[in-house]
Amino acid sequence: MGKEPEDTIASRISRVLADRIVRGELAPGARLRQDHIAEEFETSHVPVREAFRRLEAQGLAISEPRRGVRVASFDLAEVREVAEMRAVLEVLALRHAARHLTPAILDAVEDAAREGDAAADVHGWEAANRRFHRLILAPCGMKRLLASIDDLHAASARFLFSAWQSGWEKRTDHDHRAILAALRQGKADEAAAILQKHVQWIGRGPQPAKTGAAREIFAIVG
Amino acid sequence: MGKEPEDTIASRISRVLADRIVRGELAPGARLRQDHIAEEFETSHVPVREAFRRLEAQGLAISEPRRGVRVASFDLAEVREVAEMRAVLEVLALRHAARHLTPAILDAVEDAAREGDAAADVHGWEAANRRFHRLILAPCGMKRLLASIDDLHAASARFLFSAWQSGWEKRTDHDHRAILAALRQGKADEAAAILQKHVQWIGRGPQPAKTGAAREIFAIVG
DNA sequence: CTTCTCAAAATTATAGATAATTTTTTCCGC
DNA sequence: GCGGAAAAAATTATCTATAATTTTGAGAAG
Repeated sequence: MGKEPEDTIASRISRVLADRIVRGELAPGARLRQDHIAEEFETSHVPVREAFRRLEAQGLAISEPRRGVRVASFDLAEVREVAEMRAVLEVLALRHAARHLTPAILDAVEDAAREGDAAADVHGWEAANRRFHRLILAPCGMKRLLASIDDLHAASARFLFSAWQSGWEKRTDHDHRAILAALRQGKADEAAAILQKHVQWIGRGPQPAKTGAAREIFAIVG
Repeated sequence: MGKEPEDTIASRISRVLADRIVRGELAPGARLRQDHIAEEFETSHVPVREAFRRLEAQGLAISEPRRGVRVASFDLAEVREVAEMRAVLEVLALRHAARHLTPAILDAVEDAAREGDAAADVHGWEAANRRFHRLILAPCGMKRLLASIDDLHAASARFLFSAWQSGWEKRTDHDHRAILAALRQGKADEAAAILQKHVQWIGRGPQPAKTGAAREIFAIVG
């Protein structure tokens, strides 16, 4: 034991780069130079190029032939787009997942909700939030749908971290509580209705020190 | 002039392979051997591997580390899944596109509808159908959403070609006509409601000569 | 001081070569 | 003949090398 499935180098690189992009360590528009990345990961650039293709498909990077790969930019319109896609897809997933939710799962969901409310910083909150959503949706068992939702959550997280680089404050997420309560009572439609609105709630982050462009301070907070 | 944008070799390979998978020339489970494909396209296998990553993201192929890439399999559950994802995403796109539809676009939509009804074989119908849907949805201007819908259309086409390898018969698509009529009258909600049902209509293909597994003869026909 | 041109440097994209793993085949014992 | 171990072949994944393109920068002309 201890021997992990040990997937390919390309997938490891793509995971690490995706994480950096989502966390904002790599800024929108930043160039991703294959040789430099290859050197960092102590590999050749062949797996790096494969990782790029993955990031491209996730919408985290943009590749221009012969001109390299850059971190994808985004604007308020895309934040809205992602929010609306999440709304319809997560509702669809929940409709199917509802009948497969067990008390044990709902207990774990409650844990995630509590953890989110108690989170001291935006990263902690995001992790708990993602866990909450995944727990209630995964039982739908629709792999393609769940993969799409995962990609949208990565985009959401990026918007969120971009808006709240600091200045996070604890708050009780009443939507999460209401969704959980509805699910416990078997009211799937009610839960779905709350979820649909919840995911489309777009918040305004704290004003940055420098009065930067206003387009970067909005994010999905659901 | 005459000088095409000339994208990368990898993207050309991924397009050709995607087309073969969709048309059923490459059967589910078939192995995609990088060296053979590289030889066919007269390149090395590096761009081939990049193309694989793209096909994987589209859900057309599955890669197992060290064990190669295979054409993805599918079953009735996935046909339903794709139909439902298309339903919610296309409705979302149409809601946004509606206000941007011009009479000129609607004329082109009517052309596509006519072409679909007149199509003599399943490939002709699929091309016209795809054009119909793209024409009414593209004006939403949401790139991420449209890209997801395109991938789902590729999956749909695959299911369709798998079910109707032959035995296609002309028929007037009343849903398309009703959607068009509603859009001409500015009744976006009505058009969206029809579209939502339309896309989820799953038809049963003609029984193949050999009584094969029943799971392969169902497909989305909208 | 600006901006244009051209050369040098950096970078991307692909080819060719190598190591490691998996699959297939062969062949031996039962 | 049937299973199964061992060798051979095929295949994947990666690295190194090369060609082609783009970006950068220096220097000259205006």
